[in-house]
Amino acid sequence: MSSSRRQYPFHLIEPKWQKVWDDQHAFRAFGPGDEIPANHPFAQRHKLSGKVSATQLPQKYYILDMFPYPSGAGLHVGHPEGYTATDILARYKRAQGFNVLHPMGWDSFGLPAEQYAVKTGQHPRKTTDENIATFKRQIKSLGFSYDWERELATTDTDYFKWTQWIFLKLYNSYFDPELDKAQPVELLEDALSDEPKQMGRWKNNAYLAGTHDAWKGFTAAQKNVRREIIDRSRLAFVSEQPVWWCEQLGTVLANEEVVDGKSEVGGFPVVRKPMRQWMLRITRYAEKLIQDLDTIDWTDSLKEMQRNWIGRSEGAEVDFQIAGSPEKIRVFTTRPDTLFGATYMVLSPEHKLVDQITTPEQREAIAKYKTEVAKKSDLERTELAKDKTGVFTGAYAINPVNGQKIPIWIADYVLASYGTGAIMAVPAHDTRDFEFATKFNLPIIQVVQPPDTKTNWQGFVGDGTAVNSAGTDISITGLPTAEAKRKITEWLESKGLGKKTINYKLRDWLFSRQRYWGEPFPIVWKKDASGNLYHEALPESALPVLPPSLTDYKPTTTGEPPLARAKDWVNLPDGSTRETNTMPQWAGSCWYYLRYLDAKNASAFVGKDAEKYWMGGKSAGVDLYVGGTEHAVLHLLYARFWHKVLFDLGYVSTPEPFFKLVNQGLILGEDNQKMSKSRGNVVNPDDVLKEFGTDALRLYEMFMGPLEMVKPWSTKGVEGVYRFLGRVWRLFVDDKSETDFEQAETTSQNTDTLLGLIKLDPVIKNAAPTPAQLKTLHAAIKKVTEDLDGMRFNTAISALMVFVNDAMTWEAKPVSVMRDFLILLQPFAPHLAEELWSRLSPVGNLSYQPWPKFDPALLVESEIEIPVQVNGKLRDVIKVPAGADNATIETAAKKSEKVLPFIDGKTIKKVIVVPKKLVNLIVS
RNA sequence: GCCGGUGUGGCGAAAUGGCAGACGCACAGGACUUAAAAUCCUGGGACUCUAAAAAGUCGUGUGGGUUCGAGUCCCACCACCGGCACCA
Repeated sequence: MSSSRRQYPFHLIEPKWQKVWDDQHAFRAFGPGDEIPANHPFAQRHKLSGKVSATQLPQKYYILDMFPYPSGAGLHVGHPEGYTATDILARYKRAQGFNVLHPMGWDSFGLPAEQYAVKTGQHPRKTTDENIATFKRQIKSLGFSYDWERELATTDTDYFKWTQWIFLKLYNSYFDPELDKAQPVELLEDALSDEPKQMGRWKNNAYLAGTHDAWKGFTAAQKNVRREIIDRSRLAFVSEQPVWWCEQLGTVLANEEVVDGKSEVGGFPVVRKPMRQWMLRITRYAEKLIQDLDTIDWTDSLKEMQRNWIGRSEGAEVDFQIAGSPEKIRVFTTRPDTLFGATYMVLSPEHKLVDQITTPEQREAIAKYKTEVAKKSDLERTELAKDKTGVFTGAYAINPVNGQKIPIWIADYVLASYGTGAIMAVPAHDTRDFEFATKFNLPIIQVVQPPDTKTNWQGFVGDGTAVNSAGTDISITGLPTAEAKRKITEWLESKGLGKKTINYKLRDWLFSRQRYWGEPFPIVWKKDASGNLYHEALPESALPVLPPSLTDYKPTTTGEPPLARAKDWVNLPDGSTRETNTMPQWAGSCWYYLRYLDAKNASAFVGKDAEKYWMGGKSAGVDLYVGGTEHAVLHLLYARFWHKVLFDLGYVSTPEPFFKLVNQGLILGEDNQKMSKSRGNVVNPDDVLKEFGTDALRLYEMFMGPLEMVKPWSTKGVEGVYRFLGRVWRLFVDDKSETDFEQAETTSQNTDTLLGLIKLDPVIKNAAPTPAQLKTLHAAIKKVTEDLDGMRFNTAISALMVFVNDAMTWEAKPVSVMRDFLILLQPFAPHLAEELWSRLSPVGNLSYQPWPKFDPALLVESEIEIPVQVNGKLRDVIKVPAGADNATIETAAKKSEKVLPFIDGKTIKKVIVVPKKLVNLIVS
C-alpha cells in the first residue's frame, strides 16, 4: 500500500455514478416490442418512446463477453481485461448512436460447487447463488454498462428448461446428407412407416439404400428395427463405446476435455472404458464447421486451431483383398499416389478382422500383443510413440495396383478410431512406416522422386514425381504428386477398388456426465414387449426436468450417476425410469448469447423478432465476442455446432453465431510468470480498486499493451494512469475548492455535500477556442476514434494523455473543447467523466452524448517539417509552407546549412522528394 | 515434428516502406516545503570527441537480399510463448 495522497475523490464519485446508472436503468437495451420510457436517456437521444418496432430502432450492435464461471475465489484481474475492452466499445458505439446490447450472466453449472457439496453436504445451488452474488457485486463495482435486466444463469430453471428444450430438438433431428442439413426426425418416421404421409423422394427407398451409414445393414422392410434406425440417426444418440472415464472425478469426459491423457480439470488420469453414453453427432457438421470459418472475422490462429481440431484430410479409401480369404481390408490414405510403394499393411490391434485372418502359428503372438496393448493407458501409448512395436498376423493381402502379396501386421501406431483402423504402409514415404519397416526389416521401395535430386528419397514425405509406379493396367510414373493422386483415384473408382474420401479427426461429442450439478436429460427409458430397453423423449410440457434433492452428491466408482440414488425421482408411475446422467457444463454456454436477446421469454427460448433484430443486419450474429483463448476448441466449437443445428431447423436466422471474435491475452504476474496462488503473484482487483479506483483499474488494463498480447502486471503502471486521472481532475477543478473539500472531508461523510464543495476551475469559460486548442482537440478526436475502431486501446489512451498534457498549459479552457474531451474520456473512465460532465453540462447523461467528429481542415498545418537526408542519412529538418511544390522543397533542402557540408563539391545524382514527407539527396 | 504468434531503451510499449523509441513506468536534476509526500518544470538509446555546446558513428533477435530509403517487404536461421501431435 502506498501512503500517497489521493489524486481525486474516486471513492465518492464511483459509487455515486454507479447508483445513478442503476436507478435510471441507464444501460437497458430496448429491442423490438419493448416499451421505452420517455425519460430514459436512450429515448431522449433517439427521440423514441413507447412500444417500438425493429424498423424504428437504430442499428444494433451486439457486444458480448464470455460469461464467467462464478468460482468461490472471486474475480481475478484477467476478468476485467476483456470486460473493460467490451465496455469501452459498448460505450463508444452507444455514443455513435448504435442500439447496443451488452449483457452479462453466469455459467454456473460446474464441478467446484458440486465438490464443495460432496465435502460439506451444502446444496450446490446455495454455493452457486452465493458465488454469483460475490461476482455480481465485484463486476458491478467496476462500472460496466451491462443491461442487468437480461442477466441469466445457466442454473436457473427458467434457463435450463430451454437448454433441455434444445436437447429435445437435437434428439428429434437427424442430418440429411442430401439436403446437407438437419431435419426433424418425423420425416424419417414417415419414410419408414407403412403409410408415409409424405413419400417424396423416399418413394423407392433409394435414399434409404444410400449414404447414411447409421443404416448399414437395415432396410425399411425390417419393421422390427425401425426404431433402431431412427435412434441411430438422431443428432443426440446413445452409444456403447469406449469413452474417457476419470475415476477421481467419477465421470466420463469429452475428447476435448482430455489433455495428455489426463483430465483437463484437476489433471487426473483417465482410462478408456466402454460405457453407454449420450453422444451428439457433431461429426455431421465437420465440413460446415470448417467451411464457414471463411465467413467470419476471427484471428487466423483461432481458425487454425479449429481447423486442426476438426482435422480434415482428403484422400482415398482403397480395398485390399486378403489372400485366400473372401474378406477385404479397407484403408484410408492421403497418398494414393504411393500405392505402388505399399510393401505391407498394418491393422490396429482392435481391428475386427484381426482374429479372423491370423494364422494358427501367429495366434499366440497376436493374442499376447493385443493384451499388452489393452493394458497400456493411452498416455503410455503416446509417450512410447518413438519405439514402434507390432506383430505379423501371418496373413497376406494383394496390392490392387500390381497384384503383389504383402504381409499384414498389427501395430498400436495405427489407431482404431481414425479412418478405417487400417493402413497401407509405404515406408519409403511415411516417417512412421519407415521407422517400423526399418525395425522389422520390411522392404522399402521408392515411388516418389523428390524435386531436389540431392534430397534423400528414403523417408521423403513431400510432393515430387511418381517413379516405379507402373502396373499392367495403370501407370502413373512421371506424374507430379497432385496429378498422380488424381489419376490413380480415378482408376481405383473405375475398377470399384476404392474411392475419393474425406476424413476428419473430429469425433462425436460425448454429451453425458455422471454428475449431480448439471441439466438432467428430458429422457425416460422404457421396455418393449420383449423386454428390451429403449429411450423416449419427454414432451415439451414436462420441461423443465428438475434434478431431485439428494443428501449424498458423491460420484460413484462404478460410473452410475448420483441421480440414480433418488429412487422416487427415477421411477415414474407408468413403470418407466428417468435418464440419470446429466449434461456437461458446456451445454448451457452453447446458446446463452441467444437467451440474452429475449431473456424473460416464457414461451420460447428466444422470440423471433428479437432474434432477427439482434442477430441480423450487416454483420450477422454477435458483432463482437471477446474472451480467453482457452475455449478455442471447446465452447467455441460446440456453440457453433448447436447454432448450425438451430439454423437448419429454422430457429435462428444466421448460420454462424459470432461474427467477430477477439481473444484477450493473458495477464502475467509482476514477475512475468503466470499468476498462481503458489507463486504468490496473484493480483486481486478488489485491492487495486480500493487504492486507485475502478477508472484507474480499467484504464490501466487497457494501457498495458495491445488487448490480445500476453503482458505482465505492474502496480507502478496502475499508479501512472491513476496520476493521469488526477491530472484530468485538476484540469477541471479549482484547487482552492479542493482544499475546502479536504478539510470538510475530515468531518462529513455525505457524498453530495462533499462533492458540492468542489468548484470548476474559473478559467473554464464559454469562450471561442483558439486554433491551437481546436487542433489539439481534433487531433485527439481523430486518434481516439480511429484507435477505437481498430481496438487499439493503449494508443487511444496515450492520445488522451497528449491532449491533457497540452491542455494543462492553457490559460483559458473553452467549455466546448472540454466537453468534447469528456465524451472521448467517457468510455475509458466513465465515472470521472460523468462527474466532470455534470458540472459542465446542465442536462443529459454523458454516456448518451453523440460522439464528436473531427474536422480534417483543422488539422492542416500552414508550415510543415520535412526531414532532409543525404544518401539516406538524416542531416536536417527544414520547414516549408504546407503547399510547397517539389522544386521549392528541393531548393530549400539544398540550401540547408546542415546539409551543405555533405553535398559541397559533390555531384547530386538523384533527388527524391516525397511530398509532405521527406527529401533524400543522393550524392557520389 | 507440424501449425500459429512474438522478439524494439533499465521496464510496459509506439511507429500507412520515409525524423526509431510517441505515451507511460522507473531514474536523475530543479521549483515548492522546516522536511517528506503530493504537485509542477527539465533531462534521459549506446558509443566517440568535447570543459560544455556543436558534431560524428552505431543502433529494432542473427545472417543475407530488394529499395534512393527497411523495425516494417523477401530468403535463411536463432530464441521464447501458445496450440496440435503415431490422425495414415
